[in-house]
Amino acid sequence: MKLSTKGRYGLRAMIDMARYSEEEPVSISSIAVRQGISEGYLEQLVSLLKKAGLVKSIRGAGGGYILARAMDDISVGDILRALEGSLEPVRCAAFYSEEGCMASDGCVTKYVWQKINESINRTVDEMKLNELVRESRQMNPDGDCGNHKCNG
Amino acid sequence: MKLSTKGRYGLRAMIDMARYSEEEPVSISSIAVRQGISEGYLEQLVSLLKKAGLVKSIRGAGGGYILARAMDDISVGDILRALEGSLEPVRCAAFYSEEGCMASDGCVTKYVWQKINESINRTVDEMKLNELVRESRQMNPDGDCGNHKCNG
DNA sequence: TTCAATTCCTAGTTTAATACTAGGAATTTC
DNA sequence: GAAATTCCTAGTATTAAACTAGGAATTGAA
Repeated sequence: MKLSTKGRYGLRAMIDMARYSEEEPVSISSIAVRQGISEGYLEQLVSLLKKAGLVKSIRGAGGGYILARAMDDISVGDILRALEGSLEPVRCAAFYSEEGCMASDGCVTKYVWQKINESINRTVDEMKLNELVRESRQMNPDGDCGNHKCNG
Repeated sequence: MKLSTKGRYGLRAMIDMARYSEEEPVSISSIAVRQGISEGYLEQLVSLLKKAGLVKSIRGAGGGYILARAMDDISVGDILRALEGSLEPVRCAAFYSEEGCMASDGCVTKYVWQKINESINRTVDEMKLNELVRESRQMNPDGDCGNHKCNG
């Protein structure tokens, strides 16, 4: 039940971007330095955020990324799902009919996965990016994680 | 954020055991057949359940496993945590001080992981094994999953 | 008392997913 | 036109998951 580095790094990148993109676009390399994340890898993560419509890119010198929507209109759930694909603990939670579980009425556990899925989504959807940015500014005026071995 | 087969198979095994161990101990091989799970692998999973004190074993011919406690005293959370170790999405959620995240006051995201963790645990702890067994008996009098490619 | 059925334990192997790295094309500013 | 950027894809390395294998210990029954 672990979140991959996609979700972990990606959320940090998003907070970073939210903090620094108000005046000018934020480049991948600057996020990578502040957050201690590999530049090439981060690029791929940010591209997922872009595909999901959470950030916009500006190409060329002086370019970078900015948020596509207001911070209070982007939830942690939006971000994590963009990065991780889906947060459901087991695939059949959502009754995908093309999967093996057509005989799903025989599968009691699907109710368990469904409830877990719902509770995770409820939790992450009610946390908005602006709250995290506010916390981040309070706790850490420098903007970086302070410790690059950090899992957050 | 996927649950591994440990959690998936293990929960099914536990439901199976609860259904069939009232009169006599249930052997690994019989669970393996009913649930379509590899016997050797299942053995390892059940050993985790035993270590966690959820089941008791009876060795020798005619032996097998029985529940260590009443069904309504065993939660899905007990079972999943026994199998998966912990359900927290990121390790630093619980503030492990030996981890890298000593500078955790710099890590905003830890609050996110903490909230997710709490919501998962709340959800799985309020589901008890007896409820699943009841469902299972209703839905599927045969006891097997009906479809062994099922993810549940 | 021996055999078969079981749990118990550990180490090895295979497979798949994750987490990158590499490199070049396209775009834009100065 | 050079530098700074995003964009895109393919390859690789590392790690974790999911088993497989095999033998020792225990017990019940023939």
